[in-house]
Amino acid sequence: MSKNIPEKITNRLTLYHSIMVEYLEAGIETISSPQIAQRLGIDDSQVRKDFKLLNNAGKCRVGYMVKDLKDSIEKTLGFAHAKDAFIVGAGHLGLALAKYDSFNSYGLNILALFDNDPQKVDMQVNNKQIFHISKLPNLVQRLGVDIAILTVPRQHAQQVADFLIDSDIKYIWNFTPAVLKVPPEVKVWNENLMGSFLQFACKDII
Amino acid sequence: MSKNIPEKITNRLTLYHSIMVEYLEAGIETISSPQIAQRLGIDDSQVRKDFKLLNNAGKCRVGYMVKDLKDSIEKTLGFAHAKDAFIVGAGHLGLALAKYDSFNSYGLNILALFDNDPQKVDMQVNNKQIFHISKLPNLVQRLGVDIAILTVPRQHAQQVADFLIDSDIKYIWNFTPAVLKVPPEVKVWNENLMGSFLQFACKDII
DNA sequence: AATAAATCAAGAAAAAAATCACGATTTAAA
DNA sequence: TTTAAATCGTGATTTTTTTCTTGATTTATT
Repeated sequence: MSKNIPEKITNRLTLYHSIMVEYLEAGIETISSPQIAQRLGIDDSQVRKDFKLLNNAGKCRVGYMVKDLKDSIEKTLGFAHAKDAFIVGAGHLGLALAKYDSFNSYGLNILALFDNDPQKVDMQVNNKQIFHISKLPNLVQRLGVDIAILTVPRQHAQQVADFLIDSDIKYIWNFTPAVLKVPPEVKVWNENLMGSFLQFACKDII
Repeated sequence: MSKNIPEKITNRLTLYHSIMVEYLEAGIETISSPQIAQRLGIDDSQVRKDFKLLNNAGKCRVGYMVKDLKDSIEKTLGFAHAKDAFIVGAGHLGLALAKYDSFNSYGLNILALFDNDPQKVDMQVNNKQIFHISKLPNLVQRLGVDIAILTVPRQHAQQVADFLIDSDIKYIWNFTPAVLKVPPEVKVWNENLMGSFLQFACKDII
């Protein structure tokens, strides 16, 4: 369905989506490209070009239908296409993500967590069980899960990633600062919080 | 010190940094641009152009000194320049971030947390106290903090942000999916986890 | 009904980013 | 000592992204 939309545009789509949710809650039915552009500090023609990609025509002097935009962004970003995932690493961050209920409405189902700490194994977090990491390969096969959310300490990141890949995990959402080495068929998405903060800090705090 | 380096380059610098940490731990002293480029799936001349920005000369047929690169990236990204911050919103994510000790070594000191839930107020998390949100303006003034990490529910994000801005907070690291409305002197850095996942999912899961 | 203002659409232009290409240098090997 | 291979540095080229511009359309106002 998705036509391999460039990362930058996808990123703007998620921002547009947040604004649509806000407008819809406020009961506003239409929105114009200059309004959105000003909000995000970008050019309004850029907004229109992005919307063109969604095949979502606007109306002169009025703007776009908020509901329609929201729907077509969700369609493009695949909200309805439910994706199952495991959290690997039941530390603070892993637990926080497991408790984060909004994932569901965006199409991400966390089925279970994994850790190597015997103390954590068999605990329940937000109705999701924590399994010993050794149980992962079997559950990957049985449940057909191919997405892992990696929240282990940096030191173990590569080793655990190798194990995940052996177990047939194809997509890794990597919350560790490690730059993972993976074969070409495995996709990694880096969510390096500290790196992200550094980008922020660099902008002008220094 | 920083010369307003473009966001994209800063992002690559954080990735290079992770690789340098790894190489240093492995006891490898030099690294070449093709090695790094292959690891990140980018062009090697790009890596060299980025390093030029760091004023870090390489040696033909050998590469760059890992230690020197790490140091100059840290200098450019401001690791040594300690930055104090408050976490606003002591939910799962706020608590997880408060427990995340690596922040310190990257130059980010979490001093305290704030919440409006009386049950949470006065608790300690990782030696950091949770204060009632009403105490924030005073502590911002007394401690001279100008960075807030916003981890409240989306519905309250704008309202809390307004309060932070009134209290003289100048930088907001926004973990909510809300697109905040802020005056031009206030800088926001969005860490929209769900949006980020959607970008990942869009790449080819769908 | 005519006019003005806001907005969309889309092609052109400009800016930014990534890649290519090649000469210069250094190390290792023949 | 010569040759070959790897790598750096950098200018040129290409590609991608953003911004500008103009004309058409729609709504509100006079």
